[in-house]
Amino acid sequence: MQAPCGEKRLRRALLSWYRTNTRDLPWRETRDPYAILVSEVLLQQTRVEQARGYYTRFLKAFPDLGTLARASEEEVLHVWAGAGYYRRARNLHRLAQTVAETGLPATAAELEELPGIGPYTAAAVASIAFGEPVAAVDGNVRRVLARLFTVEEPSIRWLQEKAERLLDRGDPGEWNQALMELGATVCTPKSPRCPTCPVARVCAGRDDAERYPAPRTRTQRAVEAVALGLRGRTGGFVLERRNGRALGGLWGFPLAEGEDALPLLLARYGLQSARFLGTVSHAFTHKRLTIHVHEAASNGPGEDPATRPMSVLDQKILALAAPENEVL
DNA sequence: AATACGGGGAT
DNA sequence: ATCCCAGTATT
Repeated sequence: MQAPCGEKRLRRALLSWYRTNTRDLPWRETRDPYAILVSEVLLQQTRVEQARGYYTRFLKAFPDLGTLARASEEEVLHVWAGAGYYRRARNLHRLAQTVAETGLPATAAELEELPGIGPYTAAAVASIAFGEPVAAVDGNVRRVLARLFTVEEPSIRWLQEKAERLLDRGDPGEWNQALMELGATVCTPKSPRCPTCPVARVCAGRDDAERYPAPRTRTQRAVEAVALGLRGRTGGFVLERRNGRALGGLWGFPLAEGEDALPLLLARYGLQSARFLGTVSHAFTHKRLTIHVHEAASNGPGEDPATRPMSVLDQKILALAAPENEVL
């Protein structure tokens, strides 16, 4: 089947634009599949500018698969702390332990079997690191395609088919990055720069771009919580290792949600009362926490928060509980 | 198909 | 305050 000439023009226009509008990103200076994998995992639901620093830091700490595989989970989380979606770090660690001996598989199908690797990351790594002709569909590509073809609610299937059809098989990695780069810098969610877009001529949505794709509805609950700054007898704080779905593997202050959060926490540590210190708020994608921080003294030992991987949520609590940071 | 899962930057 | 980002796993 001969490709319509519109597709050929689109490919040429976009690739030509990309070659002169390539952002200078650290993961574009390597051919190492492991480094490329790290960058892709770090970029999941994360903006380029935020991922940049963590990428450098992570590769410095764990320069190759073997080093990562031999590290402890806590060491990995410590380097990841602050980046969010901590499941990514634990999965990447497990992945390294799975393939440390064999090396990274080179196909999208095999990559997708590994923990933390979904359709996007598998395609991105396979195409960029190994040159496999597979289309990587991320949020940028979704938006670009929705606008090119004026589809308000593109299905996963439709997106993948369109992306595969458009894919430049000559250099799939370059093509995937070009499409994402366009979405990130020109075909932006708000105020897209259609007048300077290299493919505006073949874009059905160019006059009404913000209509596509339709915004996703998200529910965000407001939740009250209580945290306990429990000072150890010899300094530091009592910290708990979280093992729920949220912030799993990280350490933090004793925390409970709901009506009787405070009595629950007091009972857990055999306390009569605690002194109210203040409130911190922390927003997740799906939940908005208002945390009332209390402090009390413990008979037991405390520990230095700096020695444990902690999320930004607990760093906020720490800032309130130890404003002078005299704990260290 | 919906929901949980972090954090931050843009508007 | 809202949106959404180089998504994945679970239900």
